[in-house]
Amino acid sequence: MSYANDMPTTTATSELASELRVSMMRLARRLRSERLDEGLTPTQLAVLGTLDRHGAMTLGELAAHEKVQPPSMTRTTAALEERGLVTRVSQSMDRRQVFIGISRDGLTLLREDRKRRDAWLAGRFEQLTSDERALLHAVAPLLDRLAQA
Amino acid sequence: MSYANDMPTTTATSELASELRVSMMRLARRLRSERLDEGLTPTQLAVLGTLDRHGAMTLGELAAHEKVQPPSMTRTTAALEERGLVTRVSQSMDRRQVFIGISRDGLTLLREDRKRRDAWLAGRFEQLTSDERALLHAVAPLLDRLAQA
DNA sequence: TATTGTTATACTCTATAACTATA
DNA sequence: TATAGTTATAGAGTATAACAATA
Repeated sequence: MSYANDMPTTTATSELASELRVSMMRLARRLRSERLDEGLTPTQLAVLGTLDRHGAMTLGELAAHEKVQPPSMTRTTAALEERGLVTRVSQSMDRRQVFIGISRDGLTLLREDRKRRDAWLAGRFEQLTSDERALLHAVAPLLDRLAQA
Repeated sequence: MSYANDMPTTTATSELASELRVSMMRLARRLRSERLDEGLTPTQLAVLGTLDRHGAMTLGELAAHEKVQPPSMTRTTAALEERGLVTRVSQSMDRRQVFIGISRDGLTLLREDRKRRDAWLAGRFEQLTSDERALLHAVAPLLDRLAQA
C-alpha cells in the first residue's frame, strides 16, 4: 500500500499544513484534558517536566527555560517544594545560585500523569486497524523533525 | 512501500501511544509558540475560534463551551468587544439573553493567526520528501478519529 | 560594581456571592 | 419563583521595582 499516490504532489503544502495543524491541535487539546488534576498549574507541571528531561538547574536557568521572570519562578518552585515535588540542591560554588531538582515524589507524579494519558490514547487506538497504527508509528519521527529548532 | 510491516502487531500499543503523544505534544507546543501575539489571552483567542466555528451564541453557552463561569465570560467578551473583535447581537426573543458574534476584525485576526502558523509549518515541510508529506496527509484524519468523543 | 535570587507591591484572570432584569 | 447576565469582591499567578547576599 502506498500513501505517496493518495495525493498529487502539486497539492499546496499550505493546505496540508492547515489540515495537519487543525487535527493535531485538536488531539493535543483532548490529550491535555486527560491530565491528572493534582492542583498543579501549567507552569508547575512544565517545571517538573523540564527538570525531569534536563536535570537539576539554577532558578535563573529554569525561569529562562519556562519564559517567566525570576520572581515568578521563586514562587513556582516554592510551591513545588512545599509539596515535596522538587528539592533545593546546593551544589554550586557560587552561593548566590539555587539549584532546583525534581524529587522522587515529583518523578512519581509525572510518571503517573504520563501513564494515564498514554492509557487513554492507547485505548483510542483500539478503533484503528494495525495498518493505521503502523502509519502513526511511522509519523512520530516526522513530527519530531518538524518540531526541531 | 508498506508501513504496516515496519512494526510487528505485537508492539505494545502503550509504547506507540507514548511516542506519538510526546512527538505530537512537542510539535503542538512549537506551533503554539508561533501564534501572533496580539495581546489576547488564551481564553479570548479560544472564544474567537469557537465563535468562528460554531457561529454566534449566548454568553452562557459560550461560558459552558469554554468551561469558565459566566462572570468570567462577561469580562472576556467585554474585553473582546472593546477591541472590536466581537459584537453583541440582540436577536433573541428572551431579552435576558446576550448573543455574542465574531466581528469582521475578529475574523481577520483569526485568519492572520492561522495563516501565520500554516506558513511556518508549510516551511518546515520543505525538509520532507513527498512520500513523507503524503504520510502526514494520510494521518490527519486518523488524529481526528482519535480525538473524537 | 555586577549578578543571583527574594521580598514588596500591583495587575490580570478567574471564581463565588449578591444583585438586576426578564420570564 | 426561576433564569440570564452583571457587579462586587476575593484568590491565584505573574510582572516590575527595590532589596539582600555574594561574586
